Amino acid sequence: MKISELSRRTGVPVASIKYFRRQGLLPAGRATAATLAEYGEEHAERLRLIKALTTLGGLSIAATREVLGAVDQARTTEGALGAISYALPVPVASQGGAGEEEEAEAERAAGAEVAELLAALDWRAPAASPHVQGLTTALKELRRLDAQYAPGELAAYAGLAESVARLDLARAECLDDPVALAERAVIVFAICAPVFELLRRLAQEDQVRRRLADGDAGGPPSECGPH
Amino acid sequence: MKISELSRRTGVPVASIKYFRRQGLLPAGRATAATLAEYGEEHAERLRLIKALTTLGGLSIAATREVLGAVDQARTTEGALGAISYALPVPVASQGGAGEEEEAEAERAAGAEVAELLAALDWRAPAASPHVQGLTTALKELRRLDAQYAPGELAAYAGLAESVARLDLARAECLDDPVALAERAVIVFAICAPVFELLRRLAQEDQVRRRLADGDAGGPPSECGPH
DNA sequence: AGCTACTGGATAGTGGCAGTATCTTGTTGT
DNA sequence: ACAACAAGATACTGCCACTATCCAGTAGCT
Repeated sequence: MKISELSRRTGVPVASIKYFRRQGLLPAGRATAATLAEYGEEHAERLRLIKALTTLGGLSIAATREVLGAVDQARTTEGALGAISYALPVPVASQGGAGEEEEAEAERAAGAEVAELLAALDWRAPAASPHVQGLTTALKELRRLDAQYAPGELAAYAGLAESVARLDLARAECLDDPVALAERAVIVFAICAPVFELLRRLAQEDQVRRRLADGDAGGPPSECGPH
Repeated sequence: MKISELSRRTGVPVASIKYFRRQGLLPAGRATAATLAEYGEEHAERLRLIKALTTLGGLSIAATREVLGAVDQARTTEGALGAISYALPVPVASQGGAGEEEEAEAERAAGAEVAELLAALDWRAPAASPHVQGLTTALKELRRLDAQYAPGELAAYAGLAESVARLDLARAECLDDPVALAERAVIVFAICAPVFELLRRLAQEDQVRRRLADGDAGGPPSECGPH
């Protein structure tokens, strides 16, 4: 199929298709002449994946390239899952605070907290893992905002995260073909994160609503269990 | 304190402070003369919050303005929580697909799936809620990618999301002062989402690692339980 | 062969965003 | 009086994700 038809079938403008090609997100069509190339179903598929990653997953073009690169290099299941996980952007940017001294101190404290958590849960992750780094940064900032997790709270969240991850893995692994598996894994890892976030928001919304209804009788606006 | 000192203490450049003021994120200092204003501790505090929302929470300036507006208008606990929840950007953008006919069909199917989920969980949320809308969009796209959730899977995620939300609410509500509460709620809602995402990634990483270790003996690269 | 519509590829331009720099006018402190 | 700084307004910068234009080179019809 020609580029115009690919465009028509996917709803992506021709100029954007060319752009994705230039950016290395989409392989070139099979050239049949100097100014003519043939595109196949796999191109349409890839285009759908690109759109899903950028719009649903909120990934940048660069991040999408990373992720798709990991998909394309996926030879074994495990390798693919790991590569994809590392290719996804970490959702925290460090910010460079003011003080020098206390900054280092906060960094140490946060790092210790992360290490302790990993040890308690028996999660194995290299200290250089971007996720460990990001978590350390986030905890450091929360500490600076005076909104640390209470003891055990972080572990409670982590336990739930583990359950979620178990569901993710089950969802990602039930395929035989390594290529299909890699693509599925991308979707599960990259696109299902916002879905869970939405579920969490809905759950929050519901609970807030319930609390409002309960408190309607004129009780105190916020009661808080013993802590 | 003068703007230069505010800058020094928070690590935010003077030009950026002015920019935030123009954008309505930061109240003006108390003017003591035509070209002189006095800033207080609350400005430093607000600046820290802004930086946390934009760098850790990944919010845009516009979204940050929304959220801070909700904080400032927070009179009651419940109102604040709801307003903040709605002020946060929804992590899915709709994308406008190709076909007209089947598009509407997919939309209907996804909408029904969401409604069914909400009914099953007895979650109360208006159909117009941005979270409901976003979830519908996401499910529609997943369907198009042939990566729908298996029956019951979505509910399993939702159950975990509910537990997470319960932790969130507990974390947000343990304060008396409504202003402090609103600020805490912002942090819990906006900044802890990436933290959970990181925990999820770490959990995924650990489980992938374990699976790799198990399969090392030379077994088949991917086995999948009976399903 | 001639003509038009279309193709792939290269290059340049657009609009939005998040700052950053500059300029003007006014104030402070010595 | 005067250098140093302050405030606000305006303009500029760099990045990103496209989008438009231009240039040969076919394809297919007549």
